[in-house]
Amino acid sequence: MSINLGMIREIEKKWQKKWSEARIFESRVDVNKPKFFLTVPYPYTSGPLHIGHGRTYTIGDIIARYKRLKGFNVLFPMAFHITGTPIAAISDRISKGDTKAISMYREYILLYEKDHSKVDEILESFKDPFNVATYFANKISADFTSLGYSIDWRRKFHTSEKIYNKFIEWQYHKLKDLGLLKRGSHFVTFCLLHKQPEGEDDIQDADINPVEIIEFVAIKFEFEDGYILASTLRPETIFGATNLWVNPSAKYVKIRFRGEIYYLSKEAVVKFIHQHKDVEILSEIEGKYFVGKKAIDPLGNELFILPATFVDPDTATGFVYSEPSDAPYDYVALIELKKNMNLLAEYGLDPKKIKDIEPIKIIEVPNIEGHHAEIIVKKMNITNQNDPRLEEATKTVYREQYYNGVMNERAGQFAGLTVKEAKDRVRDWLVNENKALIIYETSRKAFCRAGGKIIVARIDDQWFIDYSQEWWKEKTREWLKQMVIIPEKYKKLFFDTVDWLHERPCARKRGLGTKLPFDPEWVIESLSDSTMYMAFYTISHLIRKYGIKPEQLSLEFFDYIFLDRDALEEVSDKTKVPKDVLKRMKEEFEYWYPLDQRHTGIPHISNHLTFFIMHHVAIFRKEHWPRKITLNELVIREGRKMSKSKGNVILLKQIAEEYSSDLFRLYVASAADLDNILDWRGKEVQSVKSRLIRFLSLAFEALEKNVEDDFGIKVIDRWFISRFYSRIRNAEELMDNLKFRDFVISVFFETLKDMSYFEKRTSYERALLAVRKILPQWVIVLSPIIPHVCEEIWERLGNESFVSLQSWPKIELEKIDKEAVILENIVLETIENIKEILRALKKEKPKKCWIIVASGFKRNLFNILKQKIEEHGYNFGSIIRELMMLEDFKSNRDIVIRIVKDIIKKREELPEIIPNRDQEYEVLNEAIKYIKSEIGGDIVILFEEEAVEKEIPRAELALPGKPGLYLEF
RNA sequence: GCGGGGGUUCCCGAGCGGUCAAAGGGGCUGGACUUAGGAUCCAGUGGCGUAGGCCUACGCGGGUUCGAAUCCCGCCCCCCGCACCA
Repeated sequence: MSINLGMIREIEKKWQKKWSEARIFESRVDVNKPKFFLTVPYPYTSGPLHIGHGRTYTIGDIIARYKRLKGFNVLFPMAFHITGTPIAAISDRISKGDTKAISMYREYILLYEKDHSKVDEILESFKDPFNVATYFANKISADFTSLGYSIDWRRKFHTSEKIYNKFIEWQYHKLKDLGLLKRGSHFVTFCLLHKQPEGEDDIQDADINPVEIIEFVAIKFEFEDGYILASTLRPETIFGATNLWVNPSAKYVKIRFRGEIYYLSKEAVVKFIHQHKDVEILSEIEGKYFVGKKAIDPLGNELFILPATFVDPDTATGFVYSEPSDAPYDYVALIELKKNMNLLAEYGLDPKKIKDIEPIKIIEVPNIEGHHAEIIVKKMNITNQNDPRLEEATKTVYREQYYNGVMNERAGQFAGLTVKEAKDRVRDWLVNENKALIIYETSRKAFCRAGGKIIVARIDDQWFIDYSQEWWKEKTREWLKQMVIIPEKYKKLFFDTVDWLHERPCARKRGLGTKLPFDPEWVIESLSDSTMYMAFYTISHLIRKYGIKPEQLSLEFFDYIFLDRDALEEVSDKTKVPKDVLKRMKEEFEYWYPLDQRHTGIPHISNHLTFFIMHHVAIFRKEHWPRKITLNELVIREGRKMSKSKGNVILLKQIAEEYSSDLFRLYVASAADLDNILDWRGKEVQSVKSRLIRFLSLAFEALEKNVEDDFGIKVIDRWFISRFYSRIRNAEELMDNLKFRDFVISVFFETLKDMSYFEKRTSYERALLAVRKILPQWVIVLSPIIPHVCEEIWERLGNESFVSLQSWPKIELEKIDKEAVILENIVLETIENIKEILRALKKEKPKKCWIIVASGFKRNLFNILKQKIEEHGYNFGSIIRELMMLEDFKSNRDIVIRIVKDIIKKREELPEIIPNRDQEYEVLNEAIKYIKSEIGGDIVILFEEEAVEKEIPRAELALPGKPGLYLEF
């Protein structure tokens, strides 16, 4: 019978159907069984999922299935996340006829729709974001089913459903009551076209080249009736300011703000207004107006305003001050200007006065003599202020100074501080003395998808969750100490996250989701509505079953169920939810909660997972706080990241159709440990596939065998069974620690290898017998990984029930036959040794090979020696002294000393069980055919005594468990 | 910068004080089977070796130890996260 992937795919469909029909994964409260509540994050439904997501979900399912075998009543639910802006943005783009979005989504739909005529209709429906969300939610759930996930689907929901909104509203009331919700102002990236905040999803290329918000210090230089605002990222350099730079061809504006007059570029005013409000524009001024005039810096120095083309009116305020000692741009611009007589003449600047402007050294850096900027610029041979390499030069100087620089005496009160320290201190000083303002700028020029300019704007009345509160952090840390995190090395990351977390905006003005109940202009943002939803799974199916209306899900309702507040009667009266229903829901919650395990990807630690713990800690009672978090790394393909642009993404939808679900699961479980990136390599997938097929064919053929014959008599039989049993025994610990890779390698791949060895050693027929022997336990143990094929074999074994519902086999220690393993190892090692000798002698095969089994005398010696080593350690003197007291050893002095010396010197460990000579002879003799097939030539096995008699060379080298060898050519 | 994780044999990767020349794949070389093989199976894959062994190796340089890929110190290099984004 030849098996192929097509057949496996059929088997998969068959069992998915059976599981679903028998509803075996629908979890019910059962107080007689220990419960296990496991969740994996609900997927965001903006499109199809890929195998990266699949890794996390598959691992979740493996855990769920394993826990079931271990006798737990497992709850493994799933829901869908549709909160936030991306889905809304997609819908918006499709509505507006964005061709890129349309073709992308057309492709997605085609992936799922056999009937192509429907595609346009579906695409049309995507103009409503809810349709995008529900369409993909349905498809994703079908994908999950096709991968064999054992999910209780009755509990599913999505995050914009009314009942979910009610739950989130309740949560936000709780946060507010606890004083964890705050309002304040906040800076965001903002689109001037749409007049609204826009983030990564809306900004062109922001996914590849993210836009950050940068803080500039705009320093006030007295000029005429007001101040020029000159911006800098390095306020500490103000002590070395030599002049101001203005772009003579740019436009500038005079404004009034808080009673003071400011000059800044025309572009800057727009940003200034969005950040500072209350601005009155007074007049427009040409850049050249400023050239040659003077301004006074905060230290009282009078500085020239000079022309420079590198000054970008669209960065910060459009004025900068010059600090040529440390800023390569400034240095180059100054040198250029000094040389450019025409330009000086054009602006009527006095060349002498300009020549007098010299860099002022304010920062001392070890090994840098003179002006840092000058050194770098000369080294890089830069002479033009528009040379792009100036960026790099600036970075180099800054880096060096930030780490190693110290302010010198010119920095006044800041002298002696490192640049690192001085930077913030000088800024604070300038701001506090009203000598500067803080303004924000984007890290690069950016535009929204529709082409609108992105700037930084201040949002007032932004809602925050205040994660900075110490009581909250402390309570979280205390609980974290008790939580189990696997892989353990990530635990520290949680503590670090708790430490640096502070106020975090939790609502936005657009996107899908739940409105803040006390300020409905705001929609709760996606990470902020996903911190406690695991609790909602415990009752979501009941809310539907009993037809509870959203209005009934009041604060009292949730207080009663989740927090055990208020009396049943009262709550029932107020909500009109029948008492028995309320009771039932509460029971269900209290049965399943706390969450026993949450499994997800590592990147979630620094936000979602920490929020998840903190919200539980803040709102729920301690007995309902989460217990365990497990994590896995991401997936790449052929050594490269998967991305839409590279076109190398494998979607979940394709797995069951183009590969096979069990193949995928086997690969995911075996190709990498959780804390390693999983590389999807076609070649390796093929190799796993061939083994899966081999496993299945072996199993199917073995099914025909009857185990009740003489199997188990021979050493090799005992060896095979023992190896299998010890693997299963170890497997439990591996599974408990999520070492799926080691588990699969041992229980699947290596057992198959043992099988091959067994087959070579005996025969194919007998190998099938061996497989038949272990098969029932083998498929139970493998069923978490490859459930479909295991169900199929289980059924063919004549079982009525599902393998998914069996119990993990208990292997008693006594069943493991160490003796058999040691004896078989003698065969293996003997062959190895012969091969090594052949290699050393550079010979193909011997004419005759003598295998000499050590005498009983030596076994006696080994046993006593073992005991002596235990007593004395590897101490030659005292051991040999004691041995010589025994008559037997005394008369064989030379041999005893030689053997003991060797063992002591090499600190060799003696075998746990020292086989007797007949056992050793027998196992070798029984394997003689196999040895011959491996070595070639005649194989003769004899006892040491006989060999000595026949004067076979090297006979005396035989040791217990290590036969002597002599080859004849 | 701050925080975290790493550097292992041709490649990917396990190992984290002795059982380690180092699991498992991949690749390569040879063999078997074959009309053929990109299919499958077997063997070899640091060097040396006329007998089952020896030497050199786990980023670089030191150290601790009877013994280190594994522990400690210094250095070099790589990857990831840093917020309103799901």
